Amino acid sequence: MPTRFYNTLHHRLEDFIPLHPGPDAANPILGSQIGIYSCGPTVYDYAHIGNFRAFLFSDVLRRYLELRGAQVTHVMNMTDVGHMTDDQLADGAGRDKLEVAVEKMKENKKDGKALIENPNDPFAVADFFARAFLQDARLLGLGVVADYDLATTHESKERIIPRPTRHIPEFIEMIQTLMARGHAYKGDDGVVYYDIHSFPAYGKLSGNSLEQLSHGAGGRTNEQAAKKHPADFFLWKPDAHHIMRWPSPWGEGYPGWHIECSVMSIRALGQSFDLHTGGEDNIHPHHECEIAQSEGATGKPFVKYWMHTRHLMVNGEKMSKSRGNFFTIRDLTTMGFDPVVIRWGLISTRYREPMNFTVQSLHEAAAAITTLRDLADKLITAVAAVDEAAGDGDFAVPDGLSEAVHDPVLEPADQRMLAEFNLAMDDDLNVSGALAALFTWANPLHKHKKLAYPQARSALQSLKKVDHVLGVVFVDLQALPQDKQRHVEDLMQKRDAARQHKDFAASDMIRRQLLSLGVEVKDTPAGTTWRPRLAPEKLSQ
RNA sequence: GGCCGGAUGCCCGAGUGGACUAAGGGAGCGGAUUGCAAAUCCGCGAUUCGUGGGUUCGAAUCCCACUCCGGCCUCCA
Repeated sequence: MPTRFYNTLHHRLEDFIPLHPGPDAANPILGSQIGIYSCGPTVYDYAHIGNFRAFLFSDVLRRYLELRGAQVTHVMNMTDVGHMTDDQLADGAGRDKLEVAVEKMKENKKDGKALIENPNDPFAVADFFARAFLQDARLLGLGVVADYDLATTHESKERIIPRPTRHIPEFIEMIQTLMARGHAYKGDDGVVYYDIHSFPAYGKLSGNSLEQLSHGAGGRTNEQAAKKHPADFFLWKPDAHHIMRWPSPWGEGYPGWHIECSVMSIRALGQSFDLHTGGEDNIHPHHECEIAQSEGATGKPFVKYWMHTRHLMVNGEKMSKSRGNFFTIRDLTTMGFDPVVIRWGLISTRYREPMNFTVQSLHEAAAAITTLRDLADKLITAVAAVDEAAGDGDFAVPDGLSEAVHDPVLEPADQRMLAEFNLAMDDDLNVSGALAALFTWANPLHKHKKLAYPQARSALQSLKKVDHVLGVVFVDLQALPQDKQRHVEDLMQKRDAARQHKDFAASDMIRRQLLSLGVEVKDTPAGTTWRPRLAPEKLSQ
């Protein structure tokens, strides 16, 4: 059964065969080199869970290909050039989003909530939200950010998470190439436009024809004398007053919305690469324009497989700022959800299904993860005892993301689970199906009070493999703050004392108190332990 | 208007012609265990897959119509 992905370019499921496959034709992913470019965040504000659904999808894709033995180069841009907010005009006559962000920052400063020193500086504002994004992404375990953190030089970091403001001269270079090759022209208004008539495949990705686009039944393409076709999009706009501007052969101004991804992806991955991901809203126009630019400039096929995530809904409604029904990562962690819970909540539905996000779904995620983590603890304990006796302690430490996945001989049940997990993932990343395989496998393991060593070791290894993709079991949870931790330990002592005196009323009261602090208490014959909960106490309805 | 998805138990969500008496998770209920909990274990729950027709020996799965929900059609992940 080959690995199949839905390729937006051809509107169908296709066998995934890397451009640089491994030596085994029957399993071309093993030993292959794969390049993935993911459209990342814009840094004018905190990213919300809808954004992160898309980023996490690309992370699951990347991790799954790694599990299957590919060497993946994953690149994700962080857009720090402001784009327009006004959707009536395609040519940048609206307000710049960074300008809006700057205004907000200034408001905050007036209110005494200064987040940065100089809110007038759009670069500083972008930096601020870029840092916030990286923090959130680390919490959620994005592999691309782990790569970024591991990279030691500015240049290598810039390949992994490039920022457009650092590559403007390269944009200009590509625009010049496009002009030289007859794909771009300078209009009477001085703006440089892409000539979509010069690129017959324009519209292929979204299933639009030029005919439909020119009619603009949605009413949003703008007729403009300077453009040859209403759907021609701008590559460079001279504007001496724009909030962010750079010198160019066409005057001081700023680049178009799409050029950054063409330039930066080619820069990091070459003129042709395997996979390009993004949210469904990117299909048109962003990715359409990227293809036109990239292939127009290089004359080579740009991306082999395009994959797009469906949008996230919240409580059955489209997420939007006006409704106020969106969450940021920090909103949810403040509520008391551990990041692994958020990760699970956002990856456990297949990327191509529309997904409805609810707080309830996070509680469910917490329960599911707890089951797996308990199993992992049990396996580690069973394995550690023997390994320690044998002087072999290599199982205490979880595998790092980039560490190769070993292949010892696994028990048949474990092999079966991995095969079923892979089968589901091979079917266009069917995570729900893969999780079903995992839980079906995990169930009988709970029954054994004590597992025999070889079984435990094999099971542990298998769980680590799937967790390379899931990233929720062998990762550290958020630690309690020091003062809270002391408070908890204090309460635990009091409770122990109460229990020794058989004062169960007091003991139960303290347990409730601990619960509201986000701590779960467990009484066992061996003693009483506590641990932080993955989710806050459920509010009674 | 054009294009594209979706509707499965209380909730989330697999399954896309016969092994479906419909996976898995969550919540619930009864029992074991526990001072009480938690965890774990045992047991219970869709004769049915939005509605109506059709094709077929056989349909959640294919076809047609309808209803509802959502997305894109130059802000957006």
